[in-house]
Amino acid sequence: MGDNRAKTLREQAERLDLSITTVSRALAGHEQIALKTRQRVSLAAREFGYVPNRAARQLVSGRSGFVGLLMPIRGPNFVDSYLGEFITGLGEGLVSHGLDLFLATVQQGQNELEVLRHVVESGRADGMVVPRIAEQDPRLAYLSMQRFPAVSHGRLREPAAPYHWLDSDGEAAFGEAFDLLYAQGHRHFGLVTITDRMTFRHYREAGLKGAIAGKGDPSVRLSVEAFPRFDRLESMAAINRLLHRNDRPTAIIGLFDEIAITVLEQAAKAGLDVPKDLSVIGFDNIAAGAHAPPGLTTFDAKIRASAQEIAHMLVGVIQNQTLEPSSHLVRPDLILRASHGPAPGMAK
Amino acid sequence: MGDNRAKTLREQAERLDLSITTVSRALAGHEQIALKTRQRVSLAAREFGYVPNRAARQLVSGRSGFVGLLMPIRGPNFVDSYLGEFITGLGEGLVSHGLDLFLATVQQGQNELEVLRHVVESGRADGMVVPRIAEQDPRLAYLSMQRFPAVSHGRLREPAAPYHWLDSDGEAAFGEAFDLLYAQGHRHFGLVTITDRMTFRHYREAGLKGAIAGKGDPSVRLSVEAFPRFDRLESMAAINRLLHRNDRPTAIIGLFDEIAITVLEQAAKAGLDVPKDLSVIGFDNIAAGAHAPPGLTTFDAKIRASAQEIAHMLVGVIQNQTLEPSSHLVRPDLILRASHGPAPGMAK
DNA sequence: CAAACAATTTAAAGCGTTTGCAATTTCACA
DNA sequence: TGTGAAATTGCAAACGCTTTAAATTGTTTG
Repeated sequence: MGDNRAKTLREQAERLDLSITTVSRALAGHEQIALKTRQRVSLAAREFGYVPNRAARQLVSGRSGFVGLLMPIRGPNFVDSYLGEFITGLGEGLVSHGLDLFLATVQQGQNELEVLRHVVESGRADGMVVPRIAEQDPRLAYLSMQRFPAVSHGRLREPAAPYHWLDSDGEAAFGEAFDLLYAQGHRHFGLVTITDRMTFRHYREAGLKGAIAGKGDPSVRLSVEAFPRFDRLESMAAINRLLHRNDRPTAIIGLFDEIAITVLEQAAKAGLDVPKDLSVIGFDNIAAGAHAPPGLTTFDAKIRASAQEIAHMLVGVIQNQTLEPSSHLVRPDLILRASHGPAPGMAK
Repeated sequence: MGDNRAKTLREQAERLDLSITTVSRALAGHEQIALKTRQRVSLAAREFGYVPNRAARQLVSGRSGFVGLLMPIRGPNFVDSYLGEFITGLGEGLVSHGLDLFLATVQQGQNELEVLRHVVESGRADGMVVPRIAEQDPRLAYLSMQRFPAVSHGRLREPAAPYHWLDSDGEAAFGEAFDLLYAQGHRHFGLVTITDRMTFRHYREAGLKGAIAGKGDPSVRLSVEAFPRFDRLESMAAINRLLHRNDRPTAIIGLFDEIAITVLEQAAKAGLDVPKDLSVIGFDNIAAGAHAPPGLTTFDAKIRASAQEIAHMLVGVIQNQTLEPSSHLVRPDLILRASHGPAPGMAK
């Protein structure tokens, strides 16, 4: 391939002995350009390796061709286990629409909202994906005020304004976890959760508590321990408080898999046999859960597929602003492994 | 905040009773604008929430403010475990330079090189990060031919042209693994590797074979099994061929952790005790390795830190084209867990 | 055969910045 | 007060594309 590649529309137009306008329209597939011309132009584009300049196109059209993901903040040694899957799914979902994904990274100590504002106002993105929703989340408020296309992964409890979201149904999953364990004779449940006010925490807890209340069995008890997210030491402390009670729960549910796996480890350390002495259930289905003995029973949040769906939703919002606010509740799949079983003292 | 926000430079200039030029220069911090003016302008920018339009800036400057990551292709149900860490590190490294990361996703069945070409020629990125280098990698050849700023994660064996790269020193790590195991009495080694012609495979294998040759002990033997990457069934078959030989190796090294963890699982299934009957060592230090019993001894490839370094390298290349081709070999850290021990029949 | 119409193509005006060069203002000094 | 040089600011031309409105060509019809 020589260096006769066309860099600009003008060059390409001259080569074809057409006007810039015609070439532009032909490439965009406008009906008003004769079919023969359209074919000739796109053939030449391929031949000379002409690719339109994104910046110029964006400047006039106002569209960037990018969708932004506001990267969740994490600790210095902590990577959200779901990030890789989520990004992969988003990319897959967007690529077919000709959109690219870019990551708006929040610098240490910087305000997440500020980053969002910059992205929106600089026109860097046509839409945003906002993960990890907190109870009072100023990001969604800002986006809906700006009427900026956005879809959140996770939802608000009491949205001030309608918005687009997709969330996994933690409420249903935790209800299902209770039913499963209750049927196996468990009556004293432990829940290890976080103190952070994230809405996913609320829904999962509500699912568990709701199922308990719904059962109407007064012999059912729930012991809750919480710790600040990302604080590994505190998480182990919380777990051990639960494990070393005199009236230890026979089943412990972790708010997410990282917690549940730590429960497995601490239980093993305390000489407890899972699932004979203790049942453990998590949520997320991260890879490590399959390897942590005896194999963690958990819920698959279907992150990759959810991200693909989010991408499609967002494309819809971007392309047709009048769309009704839409929402998706994704029912997680129960992944049965070996960390749950009949309550101690129950016949199998 | 009212809606008096300035969208364009012109508005901002009118408000300040200055020319567009002056405001532009003041915001860019040009010395030629009086300090007092500069301060006044940037104060007003903050006050009125003025953020320059990226597209316009890019059009004239030729810079996009984006760095692209060519997303590694993966199977439909497989996500590179390193993706999350890598992206996090890149984002962290770039954000301080005011650059954003965007992901060039390769569509199913699409050519990776074609995507790269589009990105480069549409001006969407100022530089590229190229992970997962294969033996004959047309991507790097293309990039260096175009003199497009790029840094690869991984290196070529025989580069046709100089280029920038960062790689983990798999050669040293696998040599170290051999030394560790040899010192514990192991003489028959198994290596489970892939058939794909990736360069990281070459270096790791060379490290092991080189260490064996260097030792000059004729009693040392190496049995190698290989399978096509991403083929889980074949990987288990390869591992089991090794485990069920009459002369089973006393130590098996996995090309990366996914393999080594599968070795642990298959060994357990075969009734072998790790590390008493068999030592296993991996490479990567993925999260699951810590949980897979008895805890995988492996090497930490320091992905996140490496990605940060790659970001810095790339910024250097972008900002100063005359830089010498640079390279970084990152020495992985040996992570000692419980999957290795003295060879069977050796006194401890 | 001219007029009317449809089909096709084009000229030109931006989009919001940056920047080379020119114009204006300021200021020290004679 | 006048002068030139330094300091400061502004004009106007890109950057490469899309799009409105207008011009050109070709085709049909009275």
